[in-house]
Amino acid sequence: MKYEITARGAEIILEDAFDLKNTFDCGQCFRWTENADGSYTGIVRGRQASVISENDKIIIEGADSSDMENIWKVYFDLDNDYNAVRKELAELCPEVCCAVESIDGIRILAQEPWEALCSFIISQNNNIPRIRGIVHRLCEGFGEKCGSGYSFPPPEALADLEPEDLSGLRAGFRARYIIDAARKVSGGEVNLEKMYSAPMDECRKELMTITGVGAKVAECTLLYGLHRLEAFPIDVWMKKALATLFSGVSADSLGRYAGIAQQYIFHYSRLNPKLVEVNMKE
DNA sequence: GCCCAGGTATAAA
DNA sequence: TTTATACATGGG
Repeated sequence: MKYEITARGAEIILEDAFDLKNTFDCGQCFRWTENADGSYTGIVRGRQASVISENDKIIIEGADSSDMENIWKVYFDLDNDYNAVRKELAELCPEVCCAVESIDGIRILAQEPWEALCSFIISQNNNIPRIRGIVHRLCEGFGEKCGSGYSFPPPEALADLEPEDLSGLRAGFRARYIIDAARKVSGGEVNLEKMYSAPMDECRKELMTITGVGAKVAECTLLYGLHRLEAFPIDVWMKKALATLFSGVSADSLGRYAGIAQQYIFHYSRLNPKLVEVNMKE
């Protein structure tokens, strides 16, 4: 991946595909919002940016080379060749070809571990628009002012609160889960940093000591927050997809990029609900 | 009003 | 160990 710094910001020249809409709206993140001109604005690691796609370039407005090296190169997984990944997946597991080939340019974002954990705790038994609303109110209420928005509040900012203090979020029964997670992470009982490299089963087990974190949230945290691309979250949509369009497909059959395949399967099944509903009558 | 949402805790079988 | 139900809230 190459990029150059211009008056507008960082202009990225990619060999592989990067579709902003599919990447930001595929259900992996909840804090990027689309602007009228088709650009997206978000806040990562306390830095706000707007991103727009023009011709064969992705432009991160206002970013300098230090931002690129410290934040965006990692966050957008720019040095991973997604065309090669998708080719590998299609060869390894032909059943997923339709999903991997018909959806363009989803990249798995390397979100902050705590933000991913917290976001997917909120996601349980919830719908995406409402998840976005709760996360937004969490940042507004407890994060730091950052550009035109707010940064994601660190666990330390929540650890001393009580669930009732989060009533303004309207997160319902998840409020106490958020507080428990904040306490365990800020207190070191759950060490997210080590999970970049620790054995997956050890990470799963440790994450699930948090009240409100089950197999699904643990897997999402590992995939989206720790960028463990072999993680394989299974939610209601994935269950439907695996039971119909992709029967026989599993994390094992997808190998080291199971998480990327999963995102394509997930988005594909949501974009084609009627395809999935066929045979779901039972 | 009704059904359901990127699930999990809890109790019961 | 597996299965059933409640859970807070609000989008569609």
